[in-house]
Parts: sequence; structure tokens; C-alpha cells
Amino acid sequence: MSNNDDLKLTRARTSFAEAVLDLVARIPASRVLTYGDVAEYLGTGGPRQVGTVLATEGGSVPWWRVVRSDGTIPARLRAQAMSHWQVEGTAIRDARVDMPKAKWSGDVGAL
DNA sequence: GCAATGACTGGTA
DNA sequence: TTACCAGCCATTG
Repeated sequence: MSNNDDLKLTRARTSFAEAVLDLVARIPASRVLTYGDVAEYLGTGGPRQVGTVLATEGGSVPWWRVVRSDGTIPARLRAQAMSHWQVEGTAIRDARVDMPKAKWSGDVGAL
């Protein structure tokens, strides 16, 4: 697998950050996950840790595919995320992600 | 090793 | 519907 080389693109990263970035990078377009779901999927840490990782190294992954449980995100990122969601065709509901429709099942083959 | 921080969550008012 | 509170846990100083 060449994805190992990707790990060298940035700084050392911890095992947790590595797992978060890896999972976020695997989220298919038009699909989103909540911070809590990412943490639960990894089996460790919590939603705050996921946010901390994305705030630190999120520039290298599709962070807009990770949103709050309400389908919203911080005002600082809302405009940017909205633009990406529209381009990728993500289900949107009144300036928020339509979680019931856009939430990723964890299976890339599910459509 | 300890204390503070934070792109969160769920419950209550 | 929005606003506020307490809990959670890895990372950083």
C-alpha cells in the first residue's frame, strides 16, 4: 500500500491523529460523519479529540465531511463547508447537512 | 507529572 | 426553536 507514504507528508502525528485523518480521508463524497461517530468508529478518544486533530492537521483531509451531531459546524468553517457540500452533492437542509440522508453508513458500497 | 485547552454531546430551561 | 451546563478525553505547555 502506498498510503503509508502519506503519513510522511506531515509531521510525526500521534496514533490517534493518524487514525482520525485516515478515517476522514476514507469518507466518500456526498457523505458525512459526526465527530462522535468518528470517535466511536475508532473505539477511543471522544468527539473533542477528533475536532482537535482536524483543527491541527485537518488541512490535509476532507474535514467538511465531518460535522456536528446537529449537522452544523463552527461559523468559521460553515461557509467553506457549504461550498464543498454543494459541489459534492451532499444532502443539505436549511444551511445544515441533512444527517438522516447524508450520514455515512461506514460502507463505501452503500448507495 | 499536573493543569489547561478544545472544529463535541446530550440534557435541561 | 435557541441558550446554558456539566461531562468527556487526547494533546500540549
